[in-house]
Amino acid sequence: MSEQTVKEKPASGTQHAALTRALMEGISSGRFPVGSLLPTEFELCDLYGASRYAVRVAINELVELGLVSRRRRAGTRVEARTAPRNYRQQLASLDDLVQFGTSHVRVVQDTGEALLDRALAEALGATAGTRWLRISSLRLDGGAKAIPVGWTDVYLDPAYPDIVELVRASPDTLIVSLVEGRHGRHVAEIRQDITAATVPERVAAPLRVEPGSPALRIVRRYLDHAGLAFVISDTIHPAGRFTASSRLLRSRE
Amino acid sequence: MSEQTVKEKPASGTQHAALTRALMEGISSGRFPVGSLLPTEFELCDLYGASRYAVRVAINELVELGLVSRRRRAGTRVEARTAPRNYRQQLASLDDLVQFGTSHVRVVQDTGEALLDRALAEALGATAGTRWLRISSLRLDGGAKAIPVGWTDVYLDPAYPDIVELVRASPDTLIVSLVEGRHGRHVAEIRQDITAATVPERVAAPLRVEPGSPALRIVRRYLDHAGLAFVISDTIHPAGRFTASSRLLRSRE
DNA sequence: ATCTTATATATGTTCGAACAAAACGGCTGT
DNA sequence: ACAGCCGTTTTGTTCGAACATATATAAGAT
Repeated sequence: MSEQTVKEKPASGTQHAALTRALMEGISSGRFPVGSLLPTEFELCDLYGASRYAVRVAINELVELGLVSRRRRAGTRVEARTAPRNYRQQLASLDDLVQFGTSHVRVVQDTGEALLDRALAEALGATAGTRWLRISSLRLDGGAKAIPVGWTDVYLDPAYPDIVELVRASPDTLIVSLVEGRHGRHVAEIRQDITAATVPERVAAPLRVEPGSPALRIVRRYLDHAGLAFVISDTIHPAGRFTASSRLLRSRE
Repeated sequence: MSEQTVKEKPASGTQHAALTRALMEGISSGRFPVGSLLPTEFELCDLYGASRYAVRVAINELVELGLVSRRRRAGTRVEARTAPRNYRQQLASLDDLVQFGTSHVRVVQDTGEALLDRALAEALGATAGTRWLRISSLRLDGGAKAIPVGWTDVYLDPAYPDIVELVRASPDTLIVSLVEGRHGRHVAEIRQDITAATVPERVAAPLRVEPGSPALRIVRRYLDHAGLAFVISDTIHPAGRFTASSRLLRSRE
């Protein structure tokens, strides 16, 4: 019985891809139930008339998909019937997060210290009473005389006063990138909150809108490895000047 | 010279992992400049005294990281000096996208057909003049008498009139999930645009706010495999009632 | 000079083989 | 009865070899 090697045509793609599909089918159909062990690699070689290499590549695919897990000597265990359908957001780099269409330039308007009152602290997700360095700037889109896209207050860990000078010198680099490059404190996570708001009086004139007109408020907290925020940005975009777009792709097809 | 095989201790992990690191170092140091071609697989075998298998696995790693690209006969091209630091959004499932804190319920207010005028078509990213099924509903958060969180107009491919009835019956399932389950048309991609807006007169009363007060407008287009939108949702959230939150984690540490 | 064809070459796929490492299970000695 | 040792089994790593496939380049034909 085991002599007649089933020479199945791959039909599409590579051989181990076909084997992957065959195993996935076996799992989803329940022929290999969740919790059970898959046949050993050598058994699969006989079963499908493939080399161990092909079997191995195929099983590695399943591991990637989270369908099975492997342990030496113990074998390959079926973990899930189907691959979880996850969505992932496409963001090539940190700078893509700030999706100012073509070019965006920061023009620093004001810098100083900030002592967070309760309202601001709550909006920023920080603790009231803490002290930060503040860098306020206008966001310009493209050409020189363009209407500003938004107003940003960046709150910076007071341990990095040198960054403030650096920010003026490089108007098109993310502030958090400057901290990363200069002080080696890396961003492990970004939390972003988008809410509806009105344009505060303080920034209405530079943004050339009426105070109280509708706006988008985007608060981003940049957390380090320990979960501590060391940069927080608070941006006001008057209505019609900015759209926060995101694409979510299904990860496994 | 080529006789003495350099038996370098892997030092950590597997051999091809060490090779990967060696190549990454060579790229980031500029010894293999961006745009140039890496030595061929066989040359690398000689260079590092490794088998083609090890070289191949190592290069595959680099391809995964986006550092190099490969083309038959053309060779392996260095694409980037450092691995782009990607951020990925954590979204376990489709329903996580709609992050209504604890529980969110949809109460259908009105259904009908919609012929998109130019303004609406542009806002939705659809073509003007096309006809859709419209399902308008209030979003309620938690308890019975709670203030509505938002108003949603869902535009549905007219091929699925049966969904309209289904929607009334299951107030806590995403409409797009209903289409997926019933008609097998799966979501491959979601595009989301968040803008600042004002509450339109039409929905001001049910939302219990003044017309023209600031609001968050979220348009989501659900695309199938071919890139065709078959469901579009358009939601208005009065200020203070909803926050669009997202977490971005660094993918490669 | 331009288009077509042939060839060399680099990557892509697949196999067989061997040894390493971990872990389950049984054996043995106190 | 229990602890520790040891062999067997299964996955993990690595090698060498061969053939397939695409394609850049050179050679040839129009």
